[in-house]
Amino acid sequence: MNQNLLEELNPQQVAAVVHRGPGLLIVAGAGSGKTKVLTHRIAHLLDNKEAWPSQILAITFTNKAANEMKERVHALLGSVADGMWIKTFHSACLQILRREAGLLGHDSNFTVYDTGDTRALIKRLIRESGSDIEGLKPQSVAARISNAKNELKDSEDFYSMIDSTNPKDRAIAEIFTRYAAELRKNNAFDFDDLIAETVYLFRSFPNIAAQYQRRFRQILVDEYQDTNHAQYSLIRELTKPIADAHNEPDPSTGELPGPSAITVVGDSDQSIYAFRGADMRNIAEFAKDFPGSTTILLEQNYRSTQNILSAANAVISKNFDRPEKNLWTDAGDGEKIISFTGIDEKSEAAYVVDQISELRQSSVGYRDMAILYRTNALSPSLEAELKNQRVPYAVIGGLKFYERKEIKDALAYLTAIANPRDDEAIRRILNEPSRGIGEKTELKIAELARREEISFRQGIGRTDTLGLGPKLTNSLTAFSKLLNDLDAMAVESKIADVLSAALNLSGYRAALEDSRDPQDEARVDNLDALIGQVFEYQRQNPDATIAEYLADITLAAAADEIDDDSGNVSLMTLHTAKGLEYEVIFLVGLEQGTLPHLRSFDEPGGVAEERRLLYVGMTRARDRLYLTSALQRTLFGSTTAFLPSSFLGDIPPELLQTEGAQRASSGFIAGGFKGMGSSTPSPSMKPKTQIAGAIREVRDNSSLQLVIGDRINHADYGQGTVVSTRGEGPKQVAEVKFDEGSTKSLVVKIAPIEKL
DNA sequence: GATTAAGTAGTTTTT
DNA sequence: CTACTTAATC
Repeated sequence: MNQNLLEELNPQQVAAVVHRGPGLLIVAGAGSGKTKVLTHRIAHLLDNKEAWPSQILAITFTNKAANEMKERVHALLGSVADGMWIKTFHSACLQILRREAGLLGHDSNFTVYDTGDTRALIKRLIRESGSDIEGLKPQSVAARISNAKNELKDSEDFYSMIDSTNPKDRAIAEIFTRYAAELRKNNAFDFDDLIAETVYLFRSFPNIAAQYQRRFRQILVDEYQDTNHAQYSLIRELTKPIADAHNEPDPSTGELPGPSAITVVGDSDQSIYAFRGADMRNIAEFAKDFPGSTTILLEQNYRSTQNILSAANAVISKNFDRPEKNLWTDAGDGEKIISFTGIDEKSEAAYVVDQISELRQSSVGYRDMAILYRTNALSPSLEAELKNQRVPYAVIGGLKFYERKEIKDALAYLTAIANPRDDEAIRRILNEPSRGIGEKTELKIAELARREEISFRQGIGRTDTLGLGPKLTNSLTAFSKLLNDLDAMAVESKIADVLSAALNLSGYRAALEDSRDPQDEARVDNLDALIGQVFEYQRQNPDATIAEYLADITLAAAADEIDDDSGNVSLMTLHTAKGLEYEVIFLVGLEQGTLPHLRSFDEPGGVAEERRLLYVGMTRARDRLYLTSALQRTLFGSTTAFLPSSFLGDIPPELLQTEGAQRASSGFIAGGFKGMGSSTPSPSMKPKTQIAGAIREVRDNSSLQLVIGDRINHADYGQGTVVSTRGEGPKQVAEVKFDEGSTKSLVVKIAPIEKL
């Protein structure tokens, strides 16, 4: 058994599996087999009886990664491995907090607020504090609070950090305080609390900390480069020497256990979560943080071809201040990387889907191809074209099922039952479906609850003291009774039945069914789908409580949705793609302002992070990599010209095969699409006719140069005046104010315009 | 208090 | 462009 675990591993991997000591940093380049090393290391520890499964804590960033790791350890050792904790940071903390909630003033059935819940609550607090006149936006306030929590700063710390002469900052601090109080009152934690409150718990209760320190002898952390300060602190707490007062000798050896061993795996080149507080210093300073630790480098890549790797290395090596790495492969050069430039997002999409269809013909499965983009806003044009050509696809992430209104409403019913202290949940469903209870009444109840120091839910039961008319009183009494009935039912019934009853007895389902809004029909279907999902969940987790179910779905990540056995092309953001790999990767939208994103330009280190993002995207590809861009793009209703991403220029030209509009400087129609048209005969005529259509619009404008004040005529927008120009020759872009009122940026060479 | 209409503002990445 | 807020009317 022992030998098997080390077979098929290279020397560095073997070293990483067998090394023993207080600390181990595995610097794992993209595709270097880090999951293999982690799983084999765990298996090796168990197999040698150096640790019991219950002594292992392995932390990943997504449930998908955790499940994969569990399965792979299971495949190596069988069910021996089942008692391990292989979880995400958030779910590990969730489980600890469920057990210890009482120490923090919470009940164990607390609610976990997702971003939407948090934003809704903060929005209310902004309104109530009158700070909306300060122009405070819920999102930005939520971000400030979240950043503070990720730094383990509470509202008091926040007060001392801000510029107290700045009224906006003072208002945010005020809201922070009230937000924290609301969470406590509602028996709720937000995402950031799960980590921060666990750290706080360990620091305040050394006996509790010691309990977990004694239990988890081996701690392993994946994607260590993406840990933020709170997560780092959590790891620190768990690996501290155990306080003598709370330590106990190990029953088998009779010795007092020392600090737990820590293993982290990461790659600073793949750090892409700075906006969430991730701090690369955690990995850079690991050796200093954990004295006596060892560093092992995994540099052999088993995923990609040499061309892909060379291109990715060329891109990432432009980042200064990074530890030099030398990722290599013996897989051979492989295909060249294809760089395609489309006229606009439609021709880009047509090209991508054309290629997908062609690859499918040469027996690449749809499931082995993925389209990656910087922002979710880039997916619609691709989806349209995929539909057009009948290519099955799945968008991962984006507007999530659980974020739909009807789903959030339905879950709010469950939340109200699971956690009666959660005022936010009750308020959400108070008038959903319509019960004639409006803002005024809600305020009255809230006021009563505050005065009497009771929950909103209890306030509803006290209609006698509210001085309302008979209609409202009846309405509230009925609502209160409904909640009580559901409470009673929840004791005995299955979650799906409780949910079903909530939707039926409340009239929520009926209201949607009676609605004449055609969208509501789909909403009813969604509710049925939800009930089905709950049913399935409970089949797999027979003992789960409502509160546990709710927390599980709030903590579900986008990547968790991926169904590997579906025959779908996957579409997702670069962030979601981290940790995944595909045979063919299409990386779209490689334009200045999209990748690197506009917003990164004025953030310190922003562009470097964008570069890492591209690096992550490129290294997802095993065999083929397409980098595509568009000369102009219609986003949010307006069309703008884009320059190609500056990152593209960092790839050595000999690794690239360039196709599309950009090559056309010598003659667009003659040469430009020839490669594409002839070398990729598409099974469907659709995209080609579309592109032909686009070409037909193109005038021979190669020699046309516009100056400010020129009058032009545009095929779509009519006559207009040039108000500014930038760039020269074939790359000239003119901003034109049309007589109809709109202003557009046009690439002169290809725009359907003529000079008047 | 509900429903509809008109207006406005915002648009990165996510556990 | 759309999602969301505000304003106006029933």
